Amino acid sequence: MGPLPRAEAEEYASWFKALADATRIQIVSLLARQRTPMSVGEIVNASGVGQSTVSHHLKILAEVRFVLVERQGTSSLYRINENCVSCFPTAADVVMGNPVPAAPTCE
Amino acid sequence: MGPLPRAEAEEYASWFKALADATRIQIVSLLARQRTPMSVGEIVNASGVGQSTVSHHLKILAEVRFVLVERQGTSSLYRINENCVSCFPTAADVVMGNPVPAAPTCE
DNA sequence: CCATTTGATCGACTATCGTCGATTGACGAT
DNA sequence: ATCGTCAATCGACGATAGTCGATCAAATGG
Repeated sequence: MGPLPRAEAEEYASWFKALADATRIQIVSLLARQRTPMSVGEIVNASGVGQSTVSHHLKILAEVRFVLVERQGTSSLYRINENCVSCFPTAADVVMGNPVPAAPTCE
Repeated sequence: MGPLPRAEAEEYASWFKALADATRIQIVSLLARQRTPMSVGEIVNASGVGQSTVSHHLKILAEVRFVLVERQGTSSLYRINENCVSCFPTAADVVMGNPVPAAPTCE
């Protein structure tokens, strides 16, 4: 009964790290409630931090695939990744030692 | 349909931040599988990093109450907080916009 | 072609993090 | 009292993070 394999632990850590900031949590839950895509400008208005900061956070969230991006004209539309909506809580269960139905493969 | 309140977002962020490191993930899942308390020395042997580093991580995990500590003679016994085992995945659901049965109050 | 708008990127600054080795402090055994 | 053992703390180091303002790049509209 050893620890989680290092590679798996690093994978999960990268997911939790993406949510280890209050601003990013707000962005994710905003996109999760509003299932429709949002532009950067809309997210800036709703989040209360500067535009470059929002872009920075969106990039981090997109790198772990929590959000997906699609360019539309001059603006970028971000939306929640539906796969991660169900996949991420499963990871939380794995770390906390809860029994999980299937392998926690995301995407 | 605004974002999560800032205070709530910061609370969740502090939980995710506690797991935003591969070594801490290994420690938590180790304690979660092995439901019995473990000494620092045992965790050091299982984790592959130095003793002071393990103590540092355990302190962080104890501050958010993911683990509980009890001194026994000259050693400290750490164990998983059973409340967080069920509570933390619920927080993951909240952020991801999943419907949750009850309020995610932990402890 | 030029002006605007939108968002990405850059550079800088401060703050925090993960790790280590060394020290300290508390306890138990001799 | 002294010596080990165990774990917490300290000090330091390099690395990374969050934020901002400014600049850049691409697409649109006149």
